[in-house]
Amino acid sequence: MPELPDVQVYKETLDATALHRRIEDVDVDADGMLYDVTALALVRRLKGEELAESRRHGKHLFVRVGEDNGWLRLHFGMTGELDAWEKNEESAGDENVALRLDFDDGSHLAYRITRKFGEIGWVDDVDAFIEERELGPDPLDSGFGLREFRKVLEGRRGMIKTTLMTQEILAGLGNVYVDEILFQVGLHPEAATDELEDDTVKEIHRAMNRVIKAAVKARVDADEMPASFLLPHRTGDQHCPKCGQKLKRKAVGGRPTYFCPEDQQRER
DNA sequence: CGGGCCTCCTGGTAGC
DNA sequence: TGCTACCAGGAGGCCC
Repeated sequence: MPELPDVQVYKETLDATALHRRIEDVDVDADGMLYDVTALALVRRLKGEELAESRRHGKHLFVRVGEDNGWLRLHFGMTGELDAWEKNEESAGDENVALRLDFDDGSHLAYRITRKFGEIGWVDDVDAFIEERELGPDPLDSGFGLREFRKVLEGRRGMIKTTLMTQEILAGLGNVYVDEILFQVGLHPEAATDELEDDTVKEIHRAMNRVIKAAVKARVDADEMPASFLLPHRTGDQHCPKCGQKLKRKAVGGRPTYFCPEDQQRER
């Protein structure tokens, strides 16, 4: 699930509920998901500290711990989620909790994940990490406009779906939201990136911003998204919200891809 | 560089 | 009802 919009919602949740509270206790159960830090070191670095601020880049969420102790890094894989609850609230469950912070005001923050493809890491320098990972720019970065979008697509010879999903090219989009963007533009997911017309690139860029914003606004709840979106129809009726035709499902770049055979014939 | 395939892990579900 | 096979919103590695 967790693509850019999901992680953005997690960030907003964290910012609204977990900053500037003293961490009283830490529970780590993250075998195989720890990067550049051991469970023991993680507890030591978090306990007694406060979360000072957060940053998101693509699908990664970074949380600065204390004054200059470094950043906790969370990547949610396919099934990770971040959940916060106050003292008088119920937790959504304690299954699959890989990391839980208990604050001294009785509130909690938990990272849950079932298929353990996520990452819990520690970085001293967020920008250095982004560079090491060779992550592309984030679509929501200030300064990332149409000009920059054209630039990252330059010289890419693959299929547009694959291009947009490659984190080294553009950081944040995944399988579902790329399908949504291409649907809104009426473009075939296998269209060749290097053959797209300038206007098409412009449309993709616009749709990308529109889709991300709408998804975040809907708190990534498909039921809260515009009825014209493809997303709510991936599961369930699987019919095109525009023309009513049965959606086509096909592996593109190895990922299950939903698109409308009627409305997404455009190749350029 | 790009495409296709495999693998990591685990739970849900379609289909028998 | 019970079991199995397959699949899934990520990503890295390998081979061609």
